[in-house]
Amino acid sequence: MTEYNFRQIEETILKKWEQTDIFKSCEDKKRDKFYILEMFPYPSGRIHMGHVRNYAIGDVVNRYLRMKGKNTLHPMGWDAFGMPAENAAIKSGIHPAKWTYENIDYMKKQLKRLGFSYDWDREITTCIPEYYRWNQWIFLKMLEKGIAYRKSAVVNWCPHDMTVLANEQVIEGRCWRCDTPVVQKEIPSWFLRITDYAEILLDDLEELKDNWPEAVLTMQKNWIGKSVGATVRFPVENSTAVIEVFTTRPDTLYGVTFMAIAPEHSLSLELSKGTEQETDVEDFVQKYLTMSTRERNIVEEKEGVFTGRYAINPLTGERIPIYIANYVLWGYGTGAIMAVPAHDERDHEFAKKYSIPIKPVIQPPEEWDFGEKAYEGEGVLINSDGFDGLHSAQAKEKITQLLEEKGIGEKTVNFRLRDWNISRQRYWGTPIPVVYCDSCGIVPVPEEQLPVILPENVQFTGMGNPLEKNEEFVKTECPKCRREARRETDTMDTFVDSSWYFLRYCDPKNEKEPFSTEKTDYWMPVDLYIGGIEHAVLHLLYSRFFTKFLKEIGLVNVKEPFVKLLTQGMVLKKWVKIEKLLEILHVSSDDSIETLIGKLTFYGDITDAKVENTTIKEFMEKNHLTLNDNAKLLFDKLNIPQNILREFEEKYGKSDKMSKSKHNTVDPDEMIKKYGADTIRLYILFAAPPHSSFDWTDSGIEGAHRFLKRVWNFVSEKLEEIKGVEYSREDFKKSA
RNA sequence: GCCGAAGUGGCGGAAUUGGCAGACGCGGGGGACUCAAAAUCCCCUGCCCGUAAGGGCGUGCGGGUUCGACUCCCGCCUUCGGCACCA
Repeated sequence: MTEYNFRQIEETILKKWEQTDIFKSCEDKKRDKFYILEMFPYPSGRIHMGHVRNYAIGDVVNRYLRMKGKNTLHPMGWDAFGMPAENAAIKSGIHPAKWTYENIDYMKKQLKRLGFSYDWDREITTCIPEYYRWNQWIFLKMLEKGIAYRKSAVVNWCPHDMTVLANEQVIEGRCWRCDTPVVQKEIPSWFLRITDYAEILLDDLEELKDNWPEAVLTMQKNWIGKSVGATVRFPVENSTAVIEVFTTRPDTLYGVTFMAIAPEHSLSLELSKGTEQETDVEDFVQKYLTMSTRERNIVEEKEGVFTGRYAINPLTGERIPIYIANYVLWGYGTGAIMAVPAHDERDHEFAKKYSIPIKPVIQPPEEWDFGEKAYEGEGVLINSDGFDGLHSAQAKEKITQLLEEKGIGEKTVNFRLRDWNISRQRYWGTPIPVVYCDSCGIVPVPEEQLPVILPENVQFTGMGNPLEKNEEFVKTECPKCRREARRETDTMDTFVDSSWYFLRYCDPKNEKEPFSTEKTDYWMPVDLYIGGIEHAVLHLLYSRFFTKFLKEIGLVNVKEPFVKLLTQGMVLKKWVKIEKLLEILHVSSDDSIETLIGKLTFYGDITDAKVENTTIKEFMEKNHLTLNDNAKLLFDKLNIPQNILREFEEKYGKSDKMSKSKHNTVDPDEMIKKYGADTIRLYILFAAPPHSSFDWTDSGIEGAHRFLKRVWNFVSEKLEEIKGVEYSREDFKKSA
């Protein structure tokens, strides 16, 4: 019997796999293909347990199908552009490229050591010109087809750092880096017209129904947010102005008792000019325009101001007061609403606050107090002239028809989905391949001049976009008139990179086109796509959009990229706050360290512990610890063995996603050293079904390790007996 | 508020189609080996009553369908996740 020496076993077999190129795959028309893909990682530094789980799941499926004779494609790559690399450059002066490539090297070694069955010959790195040139190529195709366009857009802007901030980088209305109050600024940006595809992106979800998780389908549906209704135009009294609104309830048009427009609406200041309300309106609008998006989200109370002006209900001729209200969104519909307090809870709340009449036009099925709340359901119409007695469904149609006949409105479908702003005022991304020329305007870089290479020699000051200050890059020649021109310095959102990488894997070394259609015809669609639920909307929606566009221009022949989607659960780990630990031990932070250590002697050998003559509180202050920190940190400082904490964690701990800030991570490298890759993979696959999350426990991984040892011992014991015994696949099937 | 997912032993979780509930692992108990310990191996381990044979109860709660329900239907409760003034 030999000992289970996982290190030797694993290293020997890894070498063998490497030498024999065992996981290499190529097209073979005679065999059934299966494309299995896991979402590629951002090279953040090291592999974490979430990655290990994601890839272990994909790996086991790939191996199983290969053994069954399928011709599988199982590639891996790097989502290598992005902000962390640039932030590292600003903070510690390391070039983003160096930082990124070093991380890739390290993480690739980790993945190989874990023994995942990838065809590394197909490796993709999105930050190399050989990849991103095709981002630029696709962008040019989109520009040609009118799918890419440039317009002014409102963004979060830090006036100190002179840069655009993502919503996540705005902390309580201030810049995350320099604490300067963030302002809304309008700057020209590049957009992709994903809204052109809203309807088809929604409709084709139907096709994915059986193979995608319900949760993801719903999130996409909500994100696209289709609603069917009508546009209605309300003329403003004594004016040529018209307020256009969108409503899903044209059946309540007779119940409109006021109108409300968003503070950003072009009419908001204009309407009140010359009325007594002028200054009130100015103050109100000013207040809301200077508020950050975040601050505005915090305001819960409905608030508004009367403009002093009236609109005319185009069906009834009634005079309707016009308000400016904080609950009307500028980004949805027309930024103006017809308000029906009797049948909309929000309008009801506002009407009550400002004593606006409430006029019921739908008969509720039961006794109803309209002073108390709105009836939002459908029903039979009342107080609606010729439409009385009709049910909402019919009334919607009839009233919309009347609006169309009179030319004061029409049936409208509205989507929540916005066009995709891909402009980033950042260095570490794909340069947008256009040139600005004083005489020719916006000029696309000709295809044969691609790629527009991201220059290496730039300064990272954290102020503005480093590309803008690189004269060599900016100054160029207009492709049309040959006169001096300036290059676009915006780079692309990194979601562009990941919107088509699964196609590039089919043909990763192609130098003439993004990929050959012949190859994607063989491999696409991806049969099984595995990744985290956090990509439920953006990445998966963008990939679907890109696939549809590329199909339209004849590059691929599938309309959906991913047949089956598996969203794997998270790897959690229980942890105990210092506060909780003290509570369990019945120790107060005013007690001495000695008392704490005394209590802990019941839980194991702590003879090496560091005893200090202070209170727990003082000790914690000295070591910059708070009651909310992980008790693990306190144990480290006191030199108490970690395994003593285990009992507290497993019994009293709170499960949370592994994260550095909570110090509840488990490092895959350490686990490999201690137990080997097979143990980790077995444990992860065994602990829970792939879609549900699970708590990582030390005892669990030890159990998995013992199991492997037992298997090894059993086989090595019987090895002598089975030596020389011949068997065939058929025998094996029979005995099974 | 709306949408989605899930509730099974002391714990993580099995039971893919309505057919032996609790696989496997952790923990616990007992034993073997050992001077002893660790490691390893074997047996037991849902709860209650009973010395035992045996019996009763059990998949969040309350109903229903069925020869048969963790699984299907109706109504509730709880937890977690997503979206959130979308007119």
